[in-house]
Amino acid sequence: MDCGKVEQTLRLYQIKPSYHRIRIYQYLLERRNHPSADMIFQSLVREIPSLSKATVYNTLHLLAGKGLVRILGIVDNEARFDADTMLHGHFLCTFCGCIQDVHFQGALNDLLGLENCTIDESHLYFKGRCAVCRGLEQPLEPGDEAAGPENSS
Amino acid sequence: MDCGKVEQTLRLYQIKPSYHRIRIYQYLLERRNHPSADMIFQSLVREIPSLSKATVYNTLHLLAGKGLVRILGIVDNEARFDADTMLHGHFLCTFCGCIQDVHFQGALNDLLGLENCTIDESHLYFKGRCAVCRGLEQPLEPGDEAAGPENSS
DNA sequence: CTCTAAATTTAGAATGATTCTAAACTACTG
DNA sequence: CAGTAGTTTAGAATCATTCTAAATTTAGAG
Repeated sequence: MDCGKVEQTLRLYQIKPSYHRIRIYQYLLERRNHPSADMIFQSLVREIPSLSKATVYNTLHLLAGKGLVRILGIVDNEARFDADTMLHGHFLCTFCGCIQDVHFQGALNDLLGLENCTIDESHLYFKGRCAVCRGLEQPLEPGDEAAGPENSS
Repeated sequence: MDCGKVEQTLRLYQIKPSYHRIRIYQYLLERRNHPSADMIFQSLVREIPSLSKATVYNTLHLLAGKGLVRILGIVDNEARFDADTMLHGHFLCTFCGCIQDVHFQGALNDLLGLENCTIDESHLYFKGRCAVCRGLEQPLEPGDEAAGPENSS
């Protein structure tokens, strides 16, 4: 991903493109692995030793506030971040922890109970066992691995 | 809600109906306000002074594990609990913090990406501003109030 | 009714993601 | 070069949740 292009996008969204912001947003754009703040920090701090975790949080919230990043609440104890802001859902494998994009067709009609509400965000989450954990597929994208199993039942 | 009926349901789901478990599940059944663990604790500890917060967590996870309760990940920093296990979504008002049930018709077809996965749970969340906060409805159900605003922008 | 083992509950400590704070640093402006 | 606003930093603080080991309660056997 071209660094200049990332910079341009940030500017377009009224975000001053500091070095750290570029690197963090670039990480999200290149590795579409729905990382946690800590995963981003651990990966970038190797190249930017002075990087602070607070900067990662600050930047992620800034990006989210401007609509460049979506915050996923699919994992229990930590937020995950996604630079893909197009409408789509997510699947969490509760065995290996991987998160996959879910695209769908069709629509939900007549959302009963929301007649007079404004909707700013929608989230669609699925949880279960992924194809690899079921032994039906070979692991393909090494960037999408998770730290470890969360569920051993 | 009849206490004996609650007891029966617990037994049906292979949960030994101790006093605390009955009270906690009864709370969830009566007050359909999607409470946090702390809200349940604060409410019940007034009548059961010896109640421990660990018991609330233990019981909620037990109920969730048996399928009697759903854990909602709609709020950022805390889990919410719902005794209604029928398929439905939820709406969070980011201004007053209230959570409303969302029922819908229609279906999502062709969940691309999940072809070889098993799905154990699905969650549909919306966030926005509720009818009351928009001034279009009068507050109706006092049991569904939240602690305070989470968003003042 | 008493004893015993298992299950349940408890208080408080520990954990860990996130937020806060105040200071240090950087980049522009004049 | 000084001033100001914006950015970054380390480390402390917060807070929901989990863990731990002990205390208590329950159920069943004798």
